[in-house]
Amino acid sequence: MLQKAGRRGLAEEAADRIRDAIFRGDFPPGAALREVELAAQLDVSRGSVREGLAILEREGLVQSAWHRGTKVIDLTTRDAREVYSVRAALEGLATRDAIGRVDLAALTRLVDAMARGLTEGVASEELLALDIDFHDTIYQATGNRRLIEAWQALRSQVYLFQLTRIRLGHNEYRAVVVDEHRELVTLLTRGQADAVTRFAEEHVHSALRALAGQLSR
Amino acid sequence: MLQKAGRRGLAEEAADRIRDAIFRGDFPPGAALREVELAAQLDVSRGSVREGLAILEREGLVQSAWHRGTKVIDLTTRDAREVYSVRAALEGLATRDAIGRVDLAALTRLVDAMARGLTEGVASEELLALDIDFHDTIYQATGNRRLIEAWQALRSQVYLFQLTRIRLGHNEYRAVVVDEHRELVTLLTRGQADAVTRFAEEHVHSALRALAGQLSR
DNA sequence: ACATGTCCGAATGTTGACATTCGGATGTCC
DNA sequence: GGACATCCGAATGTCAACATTCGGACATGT
Repeated sequence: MLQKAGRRGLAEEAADRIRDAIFRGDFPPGAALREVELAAQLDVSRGSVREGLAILEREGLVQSAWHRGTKVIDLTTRDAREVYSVRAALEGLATRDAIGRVDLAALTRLVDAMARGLTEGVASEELLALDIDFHDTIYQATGNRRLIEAWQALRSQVYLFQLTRIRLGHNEYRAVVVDEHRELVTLLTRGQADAVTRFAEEHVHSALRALAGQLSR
Repeated sequence: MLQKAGRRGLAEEAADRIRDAIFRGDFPPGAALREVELAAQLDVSRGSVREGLAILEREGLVQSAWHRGTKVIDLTTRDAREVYSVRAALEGLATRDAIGRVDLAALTRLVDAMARGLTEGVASEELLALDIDFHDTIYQATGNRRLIEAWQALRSQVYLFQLTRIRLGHNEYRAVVVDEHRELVTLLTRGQADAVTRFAEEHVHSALRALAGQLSR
């Protein structure tokens, strides 16, 4: 079973580059993303950049206003609460629907990779990538396109929040990643819908609590 | 307290026109939306139409593929299940968060208007508009921008599904609209979080069940 | 009949030039 | 000094021409 290749246009390419630049810290939260500037750097026309920025806006990574340009989103605690409360609702639905469909072996592999990385002392950024992969796998398993799209509209924001959480130096993320995801796999294996749903929601809420104290405002 | 005026560009204008045309039935599900054709009819450039279609894609009303154009979405039962299961999760969250914040008087006015319309025999389309207004009010009351955006990504699709449900002639929609929304207001007034959440979810699921039997495939 | 190869028209993707809008700097009046 | 009007540069919004891609029609060979 092959994954569809799907050729991409310049707009998606541009979106990828700009997204990476934001994650890399080149454009900190609140920074302006000027179309001409980006077009020159990426060597594409402004139109393509414009469409790329529209894609990032769908992901909630940037916001734009009429004749006022596009900026990287801010990271207030209010934004965090918004993102994580919606995410909790989605995560509960996704995890429940994934029962019996998700590839448990793949999830186990990801958790094992986390555990290995943890003892070997890899950067938290890499653990975070595995973390996101883990949840992607669950969403994909549901086969619900709308659910996946709703998750994608939050995904980049979650990533950005967790990145700052990591970069602010709090290492307590490393303490819980493995255990919580391992527990999720166990519950998914047992297949008790209510317990899985509740734990998935709690998993998200606890991440918010850990984050909330560290943000401005 | 005034609503911000917010000048709009041609893209949003175009999106509005096209959306209306779809709801009006000018472009039935599956129909192709050709950029040149629309640009000529709306008397704007293709670029603006393109952006307008991108907005509609965010709302899930249309789908586009690379070099293959944009089409109105299909209405399979699978799509209905997807939309309504995500909606149920959002609706549960929104209704719970709206407790104590939502303008109960406004909701009551809307339900009364439905009841009046029902006895006076207005078209189901108008009841549907009030129905959507009702839920918009709840989402707005939460003040959660991400939640509102997630709802907007489903809103037009819900509208389209309900429209076809109405147009296929089943009048059982009229039988339950008023009662279910009246009950929602009652529960919101009491403010019991769990009961409200459960009922809001059930409200959505029952709409799906009523719809499911009437769609192709 | 079936599969494969090749054209060609139609539609979308991309681009650079032109028009419009914003918001701060400056100037003016009271 | 503060409120208001007026400019101006920088950035975005809009447009129409050019480039690329798709997928069906037709042809060809098996």
